[in-house]
Amino acid sequence: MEGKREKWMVFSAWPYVNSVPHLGNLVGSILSADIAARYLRMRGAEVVFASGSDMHGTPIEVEAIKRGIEPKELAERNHEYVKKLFEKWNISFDNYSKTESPVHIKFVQDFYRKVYDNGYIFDDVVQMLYCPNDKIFLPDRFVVGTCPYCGYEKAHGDQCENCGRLLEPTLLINPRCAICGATPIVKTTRHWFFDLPAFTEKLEKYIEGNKNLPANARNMSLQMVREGLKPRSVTRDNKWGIPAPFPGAEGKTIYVWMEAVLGYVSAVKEYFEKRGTPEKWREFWFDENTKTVYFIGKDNIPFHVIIFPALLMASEEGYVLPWTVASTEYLLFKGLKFSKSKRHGIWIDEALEVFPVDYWRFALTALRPEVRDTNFTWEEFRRVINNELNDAIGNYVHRVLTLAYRRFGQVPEPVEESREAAELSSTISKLVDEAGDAMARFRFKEALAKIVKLAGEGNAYLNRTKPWELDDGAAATVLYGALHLVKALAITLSPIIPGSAQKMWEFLGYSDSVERHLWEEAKEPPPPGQALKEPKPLFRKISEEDIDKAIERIEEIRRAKEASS
RNA sequence: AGCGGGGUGGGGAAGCCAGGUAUCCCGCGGGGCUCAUAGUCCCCCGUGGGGGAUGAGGGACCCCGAGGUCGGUGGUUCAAAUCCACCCCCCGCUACCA
Repeated sequence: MEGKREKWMVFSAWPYVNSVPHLGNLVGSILSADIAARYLRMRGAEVVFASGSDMHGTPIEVEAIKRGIEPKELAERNHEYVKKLFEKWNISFDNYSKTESPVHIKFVQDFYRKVYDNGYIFDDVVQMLYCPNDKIFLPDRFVVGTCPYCGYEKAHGDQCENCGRLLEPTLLINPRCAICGATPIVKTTRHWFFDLPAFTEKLEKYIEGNKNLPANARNMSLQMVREGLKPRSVTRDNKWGIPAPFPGAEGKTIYVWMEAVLGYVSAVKEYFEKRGTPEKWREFWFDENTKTVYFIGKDNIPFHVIIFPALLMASEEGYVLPWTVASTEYLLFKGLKFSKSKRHGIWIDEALEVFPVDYWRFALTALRPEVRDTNFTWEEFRRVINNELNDAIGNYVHRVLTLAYRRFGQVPEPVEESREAAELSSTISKLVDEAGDAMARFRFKEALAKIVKLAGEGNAYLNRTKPWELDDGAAATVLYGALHLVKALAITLSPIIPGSAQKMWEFLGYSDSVERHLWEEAKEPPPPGQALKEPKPLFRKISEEDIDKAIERIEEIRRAKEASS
């Protein structure tokens, strides 16, 4: 660690709280970010892990209108619900904020005033569709009509879901407002734009020079920059949002995308304010050595690699640009995309009603769509939990602890040289390094595979050495090595299944928190003489009936929800 | 259409960037072992758990084995799953939905 601690900011995309995230949303962004943050802390880095709820925008406004309540009330209610869920998922946010946070609102307004003063904002008049009945301007998505190409009657203004063609709302035959069905009219309005093209050269240099970006993100973004950037509108005519601070822009709000990304900064600022060191955020954001990683869906790579860096540049204040972005492919549910409207998939609140959080964290990591779309099925879930979590890891930990606890009651002192034990020790070091290396590259699935392999090595070691047949001295030596491996499992599993790792840690006789230890300590055996605690099985097998019950239970929850809303 | 990702034994994944041994998990066949969370029996609170007993052997664990022209065709090379070209499938993105 060469004297000075590394500084890291770990971010995940801000969930839009119009709905509860599903497992597909969680796996690539928030859960991945959490594992990264936990790992980096265990590497001794100084980490700030932040995210928050994205609360503004048309969908929430519309939903609130439908229910006859204020958008703020709906957004706050959803925010609280989602925030509690992340706590249940054991997400170790240093700060989980929201775009309605006063710190965020003030920051956004100050920020855009600065960008305006620097000359990167201009205004222009545009024509947009407007619903005279709901009295709001309609985003493309909120206009439906008949597709001019295929005749599909429920095509949206941006794209026809039936034939897949990209559309303009004005191309639709018989256009209607998606909210009330009235015929929209074309209306003139003034909007403020961010001069993105002004940053073409700087962006190209930044993207080309940033070798940490994944190849796909670099290529895609470079391509887009070279094809030519267009100005981005910053304002909207929505009521629900952050008031635009530009002269003459009274009544306009900042477009959600363009303000929510600034949450990455404001949430760190807010975090240090809460801790009573309100200036410390600058040490992170204005230090070019701070590393930042953004866990996002692959669909918004351009936003994080082009628009967000350009905004930071436009402030001319020296913010550290993204060090890397990390995205995954999609998690499919039974072969199809998760779909809110079709209720196809599993949502993060339902999941915890049917199985413990660590089962989910483990299975989602094991099935993480690292290089290609991955299919989630209940059969796979059951297989992963039974074979890997329970049989390989859980059973190993339990058999070692039981053997050692019954015979010695403490971590035994090794009394003789043992070739087997020495080999095990070097195997542990090797796999701990390999798992750490994969973690550092944010390849968590790969890291987990190494850890499962570690447990397999432990099981093989016990089968070879048969400590139950040995006298006390020889058994002590063998079990000492086996307990070392349990310690290594507790440490390396801590970022993935923190709760269960902590239990392993306590069975080993430790009374502090495993996550406060360093990754490297996995290579050191536990201290001889430390009293062990009586072990209890950590996991249970899942039967086919358990799965059937879980599916039924989820159905029940959905029926209850629908009935109440 | 353009761009990006992918097509590897029955299923699921790694390897490809830095060519030379095709690896892992499930499933399948055979074997070893009996320390531990299957099973069976009994008891307790209750409908999901808690405690106890049992086992020459079933689950777990470990070992061995069967199974693949690595999407197709052509090229480069002493050598290609890996590099190049073309083609065929699948998925995603294409910036005012968040």
